Amino acid sequence: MELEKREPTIKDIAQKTGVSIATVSRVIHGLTGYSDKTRELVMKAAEELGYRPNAIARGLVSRRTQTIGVLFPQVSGSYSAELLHGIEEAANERGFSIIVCNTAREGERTMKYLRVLREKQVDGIVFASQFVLAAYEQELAAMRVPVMLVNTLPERSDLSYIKVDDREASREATEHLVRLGHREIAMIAGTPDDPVAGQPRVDGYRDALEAGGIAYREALVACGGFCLDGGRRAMERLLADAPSLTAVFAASDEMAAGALAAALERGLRVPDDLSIVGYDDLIFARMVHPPLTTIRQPLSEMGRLATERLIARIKGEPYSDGSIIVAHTLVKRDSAGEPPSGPNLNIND
Amino acid sequence: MELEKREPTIKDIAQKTGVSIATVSRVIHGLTGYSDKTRELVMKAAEELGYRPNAIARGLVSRRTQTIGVLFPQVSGSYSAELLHGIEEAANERGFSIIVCNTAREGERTMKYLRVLREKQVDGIVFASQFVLAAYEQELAAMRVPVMLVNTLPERSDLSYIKVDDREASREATEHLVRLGHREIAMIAGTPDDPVAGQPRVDGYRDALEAGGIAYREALVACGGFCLDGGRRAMERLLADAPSLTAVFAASDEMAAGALAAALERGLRVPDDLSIVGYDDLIFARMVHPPLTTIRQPLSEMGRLATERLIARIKGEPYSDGSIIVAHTLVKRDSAGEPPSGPNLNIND
DNA sequence: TAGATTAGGTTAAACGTTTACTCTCTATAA
DNA sequence: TTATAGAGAGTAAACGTTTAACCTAATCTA
Repeated sequence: MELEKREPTIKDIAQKTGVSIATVSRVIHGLTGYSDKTRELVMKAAEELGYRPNAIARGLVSRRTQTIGVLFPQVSGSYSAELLHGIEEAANERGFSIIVCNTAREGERTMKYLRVLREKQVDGIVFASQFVLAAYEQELAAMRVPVMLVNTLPERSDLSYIKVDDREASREATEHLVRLGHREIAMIAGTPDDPVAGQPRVDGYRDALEAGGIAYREALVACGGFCLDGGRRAMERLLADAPSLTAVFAASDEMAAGALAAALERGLRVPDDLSIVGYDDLIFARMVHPPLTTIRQPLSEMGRLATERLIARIKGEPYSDGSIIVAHTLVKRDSAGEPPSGPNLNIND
Repeated sequence: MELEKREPTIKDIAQKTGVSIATVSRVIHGLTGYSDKTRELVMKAAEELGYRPNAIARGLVSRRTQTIGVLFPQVSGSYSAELLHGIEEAANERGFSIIVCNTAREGERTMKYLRVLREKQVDGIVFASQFVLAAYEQELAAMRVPVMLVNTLPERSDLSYIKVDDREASREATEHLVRLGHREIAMIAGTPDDPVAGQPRVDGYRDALEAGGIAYREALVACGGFCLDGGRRAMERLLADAPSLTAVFAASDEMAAGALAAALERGLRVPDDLSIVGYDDLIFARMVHPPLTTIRQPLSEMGRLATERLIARIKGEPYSDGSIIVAHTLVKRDSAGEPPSGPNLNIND
């Protein structure tokens, strides 16, 4: 009935059973150095007192917290949610907890979080979808813990990463459109200054165009900032500037959904009048109508893989470092088809 | 060039400057009890050594970790992502970190996480969208930290919660359909055994029906398990069993999106042939076509509010406990309209 | 000028563990 | 019999902080 002030500690167990705290610690950890009788005694006392080890105290001496820090540029949204799902699962299976940080794409906030994670003595870091500036690298280096990058690259150092080949994936997406017979293919890029999800995807788009003998035209690439409304606005602008276009490749599903909405509102039929292909294959790619043809990156698996690798490195397991390029796939649904006039057959040279 | 083995501690600073560690600690915390000269000296040494306080050690003595645990039944998906967004932001602003746990709706896993959070000495808990069983309550009580429930209720105890009024919200959603003139209104429920997001929503649906003089028919409520494919299948079944229905209320946007896809595939026009209203107002409610009429719960704000309250309670601020019912709103978009034959005018008492 | 106060410190005890040493038995081997 | 090895413990130091208690000299007050 009397409510206790403190959580019970091994000291309390020691006192109650008359053994030393060292012995209590050993039985709790299943080490050697005690009789069956003492074990029984200690276990019983621990149970009765409702003892739970204090991970903070343990962490202080072991210098391990069984915790990893995860940084995202944005936490709402399916993209991060899917990544997080994989990360959380892999961590949990291995007895690690995750501290999640939303950097909101802000440098100052990112630095602040890195400092907090360092102070909290995390055992490792997963850094996702945000270019790793030299300043971050420096802070990361100071932490002396393993780091795993997901869908991003470091500015200078040689941090390990796991990502898809953005340029190649974009090339395939665009190539799909070219093969269907499209000649006027626009692109809705994210943020072109982004050195990892920006320029490379534009490059891939360009590669496919050129391979198909289609001239790359600056006017056909609009910028959507990786968000729904950005995609919508970009589509509207594109439609206004180049009414003859028959297809568009959006560098994210969210922008593709925006583009789709804009097209539908204009009374265009998709894919009959306009084909759209997206990028990411988030859950809602199957929810919109028509379902999006898109580039699938296995986000949840990537989060899982990154975390597995990270933890292997934390544990010092051999062969656990190095980067990985994971396979993407083009998933064909209903948002991309042949151009309105049927496949364009006059392939000039 | 030589790589240091250890992170510098206040001891190193003390040694380097010739003062005691107590003084170093005070300088770092901006307390009183030292001259300007020593302050300069200490600060300079700290800077040079690249000193960062060790939050684990600090936590051990202060018994505060500046960390809160967050439990979700599912981490992928927009619902959790939006909630998490608000939680993270509020926590961050107040100097707290969050450990996120995916309970996967499994009791054993939930218990395991509660134990881990207890061992890690979190200062508080946000428990979201999962009914709080007595076993959880017991574990939570043993932790002796503030707990905030989001969109859920406790089985027995008097934990504080923040949620919308599910029954009333469902009633309004259904009422909207009734007002539009629909008489044959089906419902896609989530998991009816769920005492918080299940039965109450069915009750609200029933309330609206009865208020409109429409008989509640068991056959018109199907179960979609709160997921996309569940919504799709439920819609298919409903369409097969009751082809004359003109509207459906789905207890989540995800199920509504599934229902929409199923309807569209059958060649039904939405809202001309079939009206759909959802629940949640997740981001993709605006992405699908037509955009969903739905019940909006301000998830991000709810997460924020819950966390603000929680932290106020952690700090022992007065008047910070108690539960909150937050306002929902019916947002009218394009997925619900008048029934095919025009508004049904023969309103029989 | 005695006494009190204050500025500017130091010492040492916590916080709850883990773990390297040490110690004392008892059983065994030579 | 005597080393000697192990089993079954206990002691104490460490982990990096915070903080209460104490100390000393200088300054102020009456």
